[in-house]
Amino acid sequence: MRLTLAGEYAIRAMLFLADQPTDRRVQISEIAETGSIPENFLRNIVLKLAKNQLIQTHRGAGGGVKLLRPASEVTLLDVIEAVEGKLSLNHCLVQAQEFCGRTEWCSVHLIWSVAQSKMIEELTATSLAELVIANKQRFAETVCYRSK
Amino acid sequence: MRLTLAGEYAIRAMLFLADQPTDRRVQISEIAETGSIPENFLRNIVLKLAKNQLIQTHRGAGGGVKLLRPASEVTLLDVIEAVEGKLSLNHCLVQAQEFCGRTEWCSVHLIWSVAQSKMIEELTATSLAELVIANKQRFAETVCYRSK
DNA sequence: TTGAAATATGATAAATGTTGTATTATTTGT
DNA sequence: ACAAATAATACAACATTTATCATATTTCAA
Repeated sequence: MRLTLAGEYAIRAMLFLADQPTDRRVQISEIAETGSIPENFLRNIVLKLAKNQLIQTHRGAGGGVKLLRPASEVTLLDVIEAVEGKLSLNHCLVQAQEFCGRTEWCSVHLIWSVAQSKMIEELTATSLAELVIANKQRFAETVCYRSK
Repeated sequence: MRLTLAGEYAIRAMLFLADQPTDRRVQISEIAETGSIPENFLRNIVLKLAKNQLIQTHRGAGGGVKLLRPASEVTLLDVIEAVEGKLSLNHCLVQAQEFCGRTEWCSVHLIWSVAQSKMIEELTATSLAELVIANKQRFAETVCYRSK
């Protein structure tokens, strides 16, 4: 139960895009190099991000990608689910076969789904824009600390 | 990001054991049949549960397995982690390479780990014993509903 | 002490999923 | 028309999950 590498790459790419001047088109190769992401793999990921309305792509000379929505309106959950599919539990944990035609029904399932919503809540609480700022502050602090 | 089948099987098996009379030794084959779990696969899972101090195993004639601790003292997290290993995030999501020697440090990582602890909190809140009772009530209600 | 009943251990196979590459379109600006 | 960029797929390598099986080892009891 963990984030895939593809999910990590997607977040890295989106944060990079969130930190660019508005309307700048960035080439996938640039994102790949900056983020240490295998370029061909990133292309597949970018495709999913585009299909999920998270980025805009432009082909041809002068093309590239950029955020579709403002960074303040995109959450980690948006990014993760675009790449990994909806976070959800599929099977009932108690009964293998159906019961009254409802497979999604046992108490374990309930607990699991509560646990999951707590997680989702947290992944939705902060926007990419806020994360970019938070990171800059963190790294600034660190540089300051080191230079003492 | 989801529970493995092995994790589901483990929970099913533990709930079944939690619902048995104290000190009854149950054979793995019985658990497998009741829970619709491939028997040989379940044997591997049982091994992990035993190594993580969740069940007691007894070999030979009259052997079988039973809970080591009371069902009221075992949580879903105990079971899941016994089978799937510790729930934890390994990589920093923003920087591929290290920064100041601390890989576990970016804001995304922070959010992620908060999200995860919320989830863990929930998976720890209820014991197997409580789940068994909750399930019985649920199914009783359902039968009642259907017979109308 | 022998035999049958049960789990322990570990090897291995099959299926699936993740990660990555490559190839061939297709679109776009000049 | 050409070059530059993404789109769309197919595919390969690798890892993980999901099993299965064979061979110990332990245990009880006749």
